[in-house]
Amino acid sequence: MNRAQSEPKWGSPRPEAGRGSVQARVIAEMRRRIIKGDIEPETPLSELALAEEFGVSRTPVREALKQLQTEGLVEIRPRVGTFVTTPSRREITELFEMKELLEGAAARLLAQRGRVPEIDLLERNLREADAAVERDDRGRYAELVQEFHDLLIAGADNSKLGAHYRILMNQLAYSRLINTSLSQPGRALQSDREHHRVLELILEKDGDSAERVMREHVRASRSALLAGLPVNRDSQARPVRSQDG
Amino acid sequence: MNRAQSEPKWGSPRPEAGRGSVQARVIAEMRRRIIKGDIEPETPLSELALAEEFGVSRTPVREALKQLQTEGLVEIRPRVGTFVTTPSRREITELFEMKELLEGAAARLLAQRGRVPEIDLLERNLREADAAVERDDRGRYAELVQEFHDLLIAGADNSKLGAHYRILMNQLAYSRLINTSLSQPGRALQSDREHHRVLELILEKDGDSAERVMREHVRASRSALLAGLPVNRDSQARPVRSQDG
DNA sequence: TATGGTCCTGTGCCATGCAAGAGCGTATGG
DNA sequence: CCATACGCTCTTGCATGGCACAGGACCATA
Repeated sequence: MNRAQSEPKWGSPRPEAGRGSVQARVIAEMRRRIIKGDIEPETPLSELALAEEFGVSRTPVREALKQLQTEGLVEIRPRVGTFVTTPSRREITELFEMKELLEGAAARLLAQRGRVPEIDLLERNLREADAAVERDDRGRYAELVQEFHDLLIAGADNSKLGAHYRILMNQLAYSRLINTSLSQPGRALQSDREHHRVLELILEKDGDSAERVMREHVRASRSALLAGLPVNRDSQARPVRSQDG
Repeated sequence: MNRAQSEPKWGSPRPEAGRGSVQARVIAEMRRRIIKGDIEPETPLSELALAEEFGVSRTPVREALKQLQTEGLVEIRPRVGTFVTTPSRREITELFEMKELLEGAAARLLAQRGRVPEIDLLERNLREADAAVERDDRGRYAELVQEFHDLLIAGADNSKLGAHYRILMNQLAYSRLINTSLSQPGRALQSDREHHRVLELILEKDGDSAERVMREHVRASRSALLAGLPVNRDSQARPVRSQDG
């Protein structure tokens, strides 16, 4: 395993992710896998194995895992190993509390901003979403829901809010959960209506109501999700690593 | 610079921070320095220099800086150097928006929880704060203000909220700013009164009002701060590094 | 059989060496 | 005098190797 340059090694098709530093690629790829759920939560994640797989040395892999730890996606148990974290029941509750908080605030902020480009995109999103619901295209609707929420956050025009929101959603692996939520009968239609109501209030510049309705929407979404979760798979409550200050 | 073990090297008094891994010590110490403001914002942090100062190799220093980057405290410019970040005017606004959001939510959540131990601590905190204001002890009052807000967050009983809040306050270097805010004439007394009002509403379990008043308090604090800031030291607007997803 | 100690293997942690990019001073040509 | 290009130095990025510790398997013993 020498110079990655002189030994390309992945002759296999690797269309994307060629740019940037080595560890940036590793971080992005690992994050993608974890969020997508490709990695079993209990069998992890050896620096050496990952290094060999990516054709790099252990150093960038190690730094990548360290960053993913601070993002809350993996847990590094010293001298033992690195494992993907699965949020406990309680953490899921906490994460949804935060989701409700941030998305509600985003709705309020967007309402205060007046007509910005994100508004147009949201309107277009809802038109497409209506069509998807109409033809019962659940997969497409899930994508549009994600886009709706992302547009809302982007429209808040607060980069800090956006950054924290992204970390939150990654920890929740929300892109997986949303399908569970939408599998509840009638949930898609109701969700679509709630989205419409929120956007209406935003257009009316009624920030207070927009926030309130948005928060109710998040709670409804959470209920639908929990109702659809398979069992009470209660993850172990890891000790919270104090981060000092 | 060999085995740290075989070459103790720090015969000099190093009373604290002996436990934990090397990089944990480096992270904690660097974070402390940055927040305390010991480091000039433009002087580069050289891995090598820090490694020598701490008596360790570059590797743990490097990983520590990487973590501090994800916390938003430093910026690593590839192949150039590492620098402590100073939030731009806009970022300060955004951070205060988030602070208002999180502390308001914490007040609401705490109000909903009923009588928990943090309530007692808050009451004791306010008694001490009254005394500090009475004798015009601004230094002690600043500490108590910080404790008040920390207790509020802790009382919300949401570890995710606490974690995000901590990152936020570190980015703001709030422990420095608070002194500026309190240097405004009459601000300490007013701040103390606002704290009392918030706790009253919490005791009445009036979550809505507690959140509202708390948010107003944060805004007032922000105004007092901005009024006391020296000049319009507008930091360079760094390009936001996209974190992908 | 149950139990205690010991060794072995795997892991992350740290030190170090090499190479490439960025920035800057300087020399050189106009 | 000015502009440009060269090269030097300093920086981080990555690779590699040694080390210490955790955890479990194994064996000896009661």
